[in-house]
This record gives sequence, C-alpha cells and structure tokens, in this order.
Amino acid sequence: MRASQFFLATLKEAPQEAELASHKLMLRAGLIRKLGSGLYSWLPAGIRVLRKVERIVREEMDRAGALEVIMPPVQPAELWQETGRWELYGPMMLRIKDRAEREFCYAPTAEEVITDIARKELRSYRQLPVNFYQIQTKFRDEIRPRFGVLRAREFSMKDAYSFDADEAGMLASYRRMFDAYGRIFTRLGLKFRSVAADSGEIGGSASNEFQVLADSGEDQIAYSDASDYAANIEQAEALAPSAPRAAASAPLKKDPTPGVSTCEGVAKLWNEPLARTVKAILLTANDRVHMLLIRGDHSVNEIKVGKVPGLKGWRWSTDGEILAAAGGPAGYLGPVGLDRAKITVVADRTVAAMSDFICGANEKDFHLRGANWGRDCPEPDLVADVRNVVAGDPSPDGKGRLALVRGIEVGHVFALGRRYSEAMGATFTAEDGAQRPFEMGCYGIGITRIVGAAIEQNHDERGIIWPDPMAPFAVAVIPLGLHKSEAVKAAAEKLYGELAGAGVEAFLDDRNERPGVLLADQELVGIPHRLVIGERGLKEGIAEYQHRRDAQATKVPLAEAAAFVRARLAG
RNA sequence: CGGGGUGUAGCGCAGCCUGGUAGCGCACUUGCUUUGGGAGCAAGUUGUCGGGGGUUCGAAUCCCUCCACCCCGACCA
Repeated sequence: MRASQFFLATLKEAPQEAELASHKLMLRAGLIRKLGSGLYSWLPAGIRVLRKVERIVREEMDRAGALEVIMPPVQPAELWQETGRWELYGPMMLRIKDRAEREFCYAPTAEEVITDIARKELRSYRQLPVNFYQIQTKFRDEIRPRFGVLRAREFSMKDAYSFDADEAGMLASYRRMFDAYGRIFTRLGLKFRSVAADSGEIGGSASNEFQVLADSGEDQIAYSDASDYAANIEQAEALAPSAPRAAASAPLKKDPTPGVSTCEGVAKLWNEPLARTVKAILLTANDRVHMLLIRGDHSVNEIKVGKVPGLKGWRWSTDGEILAAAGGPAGYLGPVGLDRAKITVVADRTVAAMSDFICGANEKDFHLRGANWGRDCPEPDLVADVRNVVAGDPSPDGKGRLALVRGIEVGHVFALGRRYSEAMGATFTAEDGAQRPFEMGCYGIGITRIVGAAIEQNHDERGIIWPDPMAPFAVAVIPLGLHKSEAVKAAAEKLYGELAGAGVEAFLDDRNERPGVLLADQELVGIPHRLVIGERGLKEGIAEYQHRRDAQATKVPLAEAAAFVRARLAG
C-alpha cells in the first residue's frame, strides 16, 4: 500500500474526550472515530487491524472444529422471554419496536437464538457434539461506556456455543475452546493469563476468563507465586487464617471518637494498626438486616457476599433500617450489644479469628476497643469468605502466596450446562431413545476490545507498537526525499516491489512530506518494522532497518533489505 | 441514577467574571523557499459560539431550560 493511495487520518493532538492511552492512540493513529457515547466508526487503518484479529480467531475456531454461522443482531423479545432474560437483562439491553409494535432487542449475546436453532435443527445424539460460532456486532447499553473500544456499547464479539449429549462431552468441548483461546492470544502476540472467574449472569458451573495483562486494566487478577493458580479477584478465595484465634487479653473499653466514623480515622486517632479494626456494613436481604464484618484494611467482595446463605439478592440497608436494627448510626457500628433477634451477624473469616479488636459501639461518636468474640458478644451467626484477597494472602491451592496484577478481559468461556436448553425445551433423542436437554457451553472473545487491549499493553510515548500478527502493515518503507531524488525514489520503489512481491504487507510512504512527519506517523500508527531509504545511505548502498522497539537503526545492504525484514517477520 | 466538569472552525484552546457583533495554534488551499525527526514566509478558506426561550438598544458573554460529551461515584458505615 502506498500512503498516497491510503487514508492516513493521524492527529497531532488527541481529542479531549480520550483519557486512556489506548483510546488516545486509536484516535490519533486514525484507527477509529467516535460517533456517539460508546459508538465508534472504524477507519481503514483500524479495519486492517480488526481483520487480522478476526482472521486468527476464525482460523483457531475452525481448527477447534467450530462451525461459523451468522445470527441476526436484532432478535425478537419472545425468545428472551422464554428464558426470563427479557426481564433479567434490564436496562443493559437495547429494546426496539418494529412498525407493528412488536418488541425486539439489539442482541447483547445470542444464547437464546442459538438454542432456538439447536432445538429446531439438532434431533439426535448422532449429530453431537456441535459448536457454532459467529463474529457479530453486539450492543450492550453500558451504564458508563468509557475507555474507547475497551468499554463501548457497540462492539464486535466472537461468540461460540457448544452442544453436547452429556456433561462429560460438554466439559470436553469446554476444554477444546479453552485450549483454542490460549492459542489465539498466543498467536496474537499478547501477554495474557487465563483465570478462574465468576460466571455472573450467564450462569453455569465452570468459567474462565482470558485477561490481557495491562496496568490500566479494570479487572484484578490474583495469582500464586508458586503454582499456576490464577483467578479474578471476584472469585479468588481468601482462606481462613491458619492460626487459631488468640485468647482475649484486653478489657473491653468504650471511648469517644467524636466525628470519626471510619476505621482509618479511629486507627489514627488511637494510634492502632488498621488491621486491628473491624468495619461493620449493614445489608438487607429477604427482609432481614445483616451485619457484615470486615477487617478495617480489607475490602468487601460483593460477589462473594451474594453467595452467603440468606444473602442472595442483598442490598445496602437504608439509614432507617440501620438505626432500627443496630441502635446506632452508620460509622459507629459493631457486633457488641446487638439484639440478635433483629440482626444476623456475618463475619469474614479473618474477623472471626480476631481478638481484642476495635469496632463501633452502636452509638454515635463512640467506638470500642478490646472487643472479643464469646466474651463480649456471641459468636458470629455465620462465618464466610466475603473479602477481596490482598497481595501476600496464601494461595487457595495451598501453594505459595498470592500476588495481584491488573488485566483487561478479552475472552470468557462458560460451561453452561442445561440452563438454556431446559428453559427453551431444546432436547435431542439420546442413544436410549429418551429426550434429553443439550449440555451447553458458551465462549466469547471481544474482537474490538482485543485491539484496545493490545495497544494498552504495547505502546510508548510516540505511539502504538503492534505485535506483528496484529499490525495494519508489517513494514514501512520510508524514503527521505523521494520527491527530489530519483535515486531515492528508484531504490524505495524497488524495495517496496520486492517486499510486496514476497507477500509482505509493506507501506510505502510516498507523501511529499518532511522526514519528521513520515517517521512520526510510522511510529504513531505503530508499524512494527521500518526501512529508511535516504541519499546518505544510498551512497553506502544500505537501507536503515529499525524495529519499533529498537533504540538504534541497523544498516542493511540494499539488496538484502527485503530478505532481512522477511527473516524478522518469520521469527 | 448521584456528584463534578466541558460544549466557541476539522483538532487543541483563549474570549465569558466586567454585554458592544469572534480570536490564537495546528490542520486545510495557493505560491515561493525548504527537505535525515512533526519547516519558513506570504496570501487565503473554514464558525447557525451545543439547541430553545428570556433579559437588553445590543448576548459567545447575564438568566431559565433542554441536549450532548467527559470524569468520579453509584459498597466500604
């Protein structure tokens, strides 16, 4: 491709809407333009990258035996009502009506449609297993779209759905997809980790996420420093302290803490470590108020809370409920002196093992110190893991300690089971003649998100640095003074021709611009390899090769330049 | 949805407080010079000042209202 025939929409300055590096760079490099909140057009340079990602995903899905289909992005409400998700999905789903006032949605995902296809088309166990996938535009009306294509409302997703006759088969299909995903992200040249995950709204038993590692990621990943354990922090288990609870050694004492309503404040006021304090959080579930107790330096894991018996569908208690159940206001709450008929005490595993702790006195402007389970208040009604793990916690698999890194979720595989097949009556005739619901799995990859995540992971102050497999062009040929030197022009054209002839995606920047402009654009757009041709080098018979990550250029004899680059690409 | 902020040329911004009919840089067009890291000079082009309403002789500027976009939050008691 010649620059003169391409549309290079680079910008010197980033539009003010962009905050994150990848978002700014995608706009500046001319990959995308914003149409509205969470809506992006993809320009020619962006499309080239997107197609590369799609191609690798397709190849690996095909190789794993999945079959490509396309389902309509506009789907009738009836299907979603069958599974109850028409209501469940809530405002995330964009709902539309046709001229006859029939309700539709713009697909946020396609379990219902694919299950409908399965129940109509798949009749016998002999047809199983089968795995359908599509690469399609999805729409999710996110509460707050942000970070450009990383959390857009409209985005491209590869979604696959497997159908098996039994659970063992389904788990094998799941495994095949898991392995395919690993190959995809490896081939894309990204640093990633697969982690155990919460299955969330989609439901099902097993679930793994694929996270591209990047400091700006929205997700936190906990991994063991001594094993291959890795999990999303939403899911990572915080083990109970191994040491038994120490005996009470301090007397219970109530002291004023005027205006100090946080653990941090009390710890500072009393010059005590934050880890000695306990914070109380009141939740209401099933019309009963619960006091959740977390160590002062820990944070609540809302997903774990929802899994505690009796806390499914919990919400934060109102101020009125708090006062009525605990007797004191928020900020001064604790387990001592509660009427347990009115309130259930749920202690985090760590808190249950604490002694001589600091907590609220259930009275405005007072806290307690030297509080002890058993002596000062009854033992907790429930002890559960409800906090987020922190770095240094023991790994749940018993090997090593946990460390935390940030990641961007680009893939997610779910072992669904029969949730959708049962809800929609999708059955097949089994070997014994009985009708059985399909065992399903579903597998997503955020195609557009991968592009943003790759940039987030691979950029510097000058611009993008594409991994070779995703680069819009493999190599930039940059002639310095093409419009004034016949020798430069001839050498650049020859080199470009050699590369193109060898099937290398070369970009010849034949614009009549100063060298700085050409070089800056190549660096901004992130073309990973470049060959500079200038009069200076021609005198020596060389081209200057430089990888986007190289600090210095390497002189390469002109005649060998094309082969030199091809060797780098192969490696 | 709550809080904060921003909307002025394609992009980045000033002007607004203290009303007087719109400006800077980049980009774009033309010409000349220049050409190994985002050129210089000269001459141009580009605006319903987010929309609507109001106050006023007069509104980008003051008031009301709506809209769009961005950031933080929507747990931490």
